[in-house]
Amino acid sequence: MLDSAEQKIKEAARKILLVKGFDGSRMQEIADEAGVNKAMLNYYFRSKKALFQMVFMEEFGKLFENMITVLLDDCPWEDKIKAFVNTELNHLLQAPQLPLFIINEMSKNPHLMEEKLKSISVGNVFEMAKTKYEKEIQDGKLRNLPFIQFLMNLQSLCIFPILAKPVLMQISKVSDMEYHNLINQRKALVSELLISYMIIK
Amino acid sequence: MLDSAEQKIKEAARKILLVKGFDGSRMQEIADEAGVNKAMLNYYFRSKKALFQMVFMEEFGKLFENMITVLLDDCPWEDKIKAFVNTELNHLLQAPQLPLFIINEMSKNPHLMEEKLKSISVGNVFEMAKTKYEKEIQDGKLRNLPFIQFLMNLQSLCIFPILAKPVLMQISKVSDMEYHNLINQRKALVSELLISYMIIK
DNA sequence: GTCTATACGCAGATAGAC
DNA sequence: GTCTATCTGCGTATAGAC
Repeated sequence: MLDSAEQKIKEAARKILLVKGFDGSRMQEIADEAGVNKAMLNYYFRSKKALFQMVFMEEFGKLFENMITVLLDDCPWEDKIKAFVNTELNHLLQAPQLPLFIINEMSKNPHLMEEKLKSISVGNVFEMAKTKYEKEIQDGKLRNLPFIQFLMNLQSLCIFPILAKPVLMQISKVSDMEYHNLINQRKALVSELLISYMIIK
Repeated sequence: MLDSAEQKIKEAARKILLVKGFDGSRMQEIADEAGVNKAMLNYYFRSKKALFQMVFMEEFGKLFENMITVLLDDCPWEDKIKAFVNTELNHLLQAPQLPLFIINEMSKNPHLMEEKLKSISVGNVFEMAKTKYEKEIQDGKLRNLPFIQFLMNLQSLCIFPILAKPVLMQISKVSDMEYHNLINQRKALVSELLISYMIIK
């Protein structure tokens, strides 16, 4: 049943909550978006909080799926960086509200997600990627930079320009289309920047 | 009157709103924090929205003051990058909620700040810095990268690790102290990364 | 200027008919 | 499963005494 009431509510909730956050969203608005009665939300999901947690878990999982797949792939790091940047920026151009949503809710309730993070083994994946990375350093192929700093650089350069879109557009007076072009430009620029710094020829 | 009722309310509002945002903050909570009666907030600031706008304007101004000062300084770009990164990271370590607050509220209401942005001439400063930057490129001292991309790189590498602290701490299992050390490490790392990419020797 | 009391509306949740 | 009606509590804002 892809268009069952429950499914329609889930999709509506995702749409509204992602943009407005927990505090800013109204159950009535979600019901309207789903085209169902307000009471149905409580019938299927018990409470606003429960509905929210379900949405959060799903979205959080999606964001890290891409990252995980690429980081654990067995190609040269130069290709890995390119693939990561491309995949991530494409994903974020499709769902630009995602990072702000996640950072917001993790800031307000850092412990909410521990369970979910364990269930998708984020910790393990992190360690595995780290091991691979450190092996390359020992082989003299990568610059000797702590893995966590590398990851911060990589994620910063991809995610922040998406996050800061409204601020950027105000300051630099670029249009929506120009902004989109800038982000597409970044795919090559960010890869180039990171590769030139990280890879030892 | 540094501890007048009005001043106490302003400080309390700043403290609460910065952490909880507009939707998540309660007038009662701000009144309690200020140690005054709830009705006083409306007496001095008319409404919650007006109180919020005042706080937002002030904080937004503060964040860009540092940036502006450094970018318009007349030193070599190598020193400028170092100074920018140091100043910004020090500022953000003192007020880590600031970027999330600003990005959140600009995302929800992008037009709210246009007036303030004009009053502090952000557009002019941006153009002046851009002109200086492009002069250096023509003189063959800087890599030929669009100014806006350079600025995105710079701000991404400084701000994102502060924004993503809760996510980072969950994934990599670092402690609060280790996190603080990582950010301090970044002052040198980010400068080095940007300088090695941007500056033509 | 400062307080108490209250108006008013809204949002989340549930009871109960169908 | 789905709806209407309603309970309940909370949050902003204001009226009005002092």
